Amino acid sequence: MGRSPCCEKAHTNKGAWTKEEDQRLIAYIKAHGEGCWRSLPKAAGLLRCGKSCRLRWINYLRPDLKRGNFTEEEDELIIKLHAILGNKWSLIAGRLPGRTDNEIKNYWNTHIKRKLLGWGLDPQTHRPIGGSAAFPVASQQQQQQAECNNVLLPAQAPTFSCKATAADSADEGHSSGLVDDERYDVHGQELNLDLSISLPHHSLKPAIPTATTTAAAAAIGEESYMVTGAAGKGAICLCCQLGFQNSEACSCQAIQSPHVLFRYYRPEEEGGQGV
DNA sequence: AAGCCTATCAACCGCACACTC
DNA sequence: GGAGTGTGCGGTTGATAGGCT
Repeated sequence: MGRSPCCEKAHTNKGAWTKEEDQRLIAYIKAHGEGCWRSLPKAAGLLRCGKSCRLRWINYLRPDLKRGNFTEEEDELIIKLHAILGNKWSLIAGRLPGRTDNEIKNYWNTHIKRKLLGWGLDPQTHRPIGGSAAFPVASQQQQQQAECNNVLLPAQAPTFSCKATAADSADEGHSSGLVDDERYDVHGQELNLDLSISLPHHSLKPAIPTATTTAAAAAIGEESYMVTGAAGKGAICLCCQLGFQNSEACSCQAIQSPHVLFRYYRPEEEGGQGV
């Protein structure tokens, strides 16, 4: 006959939390730890639904939360992770210490979405809207900084790509539905729509894992990222760079593409090679 | 000053998944 | 294997603050 409701709605408060409720929740979790959300409200003397308590704690009361504005680095990381993971806010949040999925989701919807639209990119697929891109021009200083950090800026002929089959995509809703080798010409330069993030073609420095690349790789767990240098020479599996040379995900020899600096590799059981 | 509009973000809701019995 | 339960996730809503006319 269906499941019982998570709480007795008639006797629970809704809406904004009061200071007193916050204090009760904090005190209870400090004393007993997280978990058992269903029984927590009663035990803590709160007239709230367990889910509501959990949400309040995770999104607002947790001591390790980082409040305040998102930094440029966080912006970039969110965009990159979203290109890989889609609307998997909790996974994205897992790579941004001190940030919550709800916070990132809100930030995406209010800021980044608009930013991408301004760049002429579809926020869902990260593809150019209408087949032509209108990337903003990054300042020389921004570009230099980005090159130092191996971060892609829009003006840098993005090999900014989103190839994804339904099976490949982190979630089907995010699938761009592109076919293999579908590419876009942006400002006279080839835009590879593979689901990967890379440095521009002209940047021939050996790639060094940055916080962003590392996080992006870690974001997909066991699957490995490839980081290659100039024209495909010196391909380095990110696993190796991270010190996981012997892990199953390590696949250093597998990639030689001159167009890809680091890209998403699928585990062997899913069909093996890069996408 | 008042009314309207927009942006922001905390919170809610419904669903899905994992686990237990 | 199926039902029940707990928990987590993502989409959406609603309250509120701030800006504009």
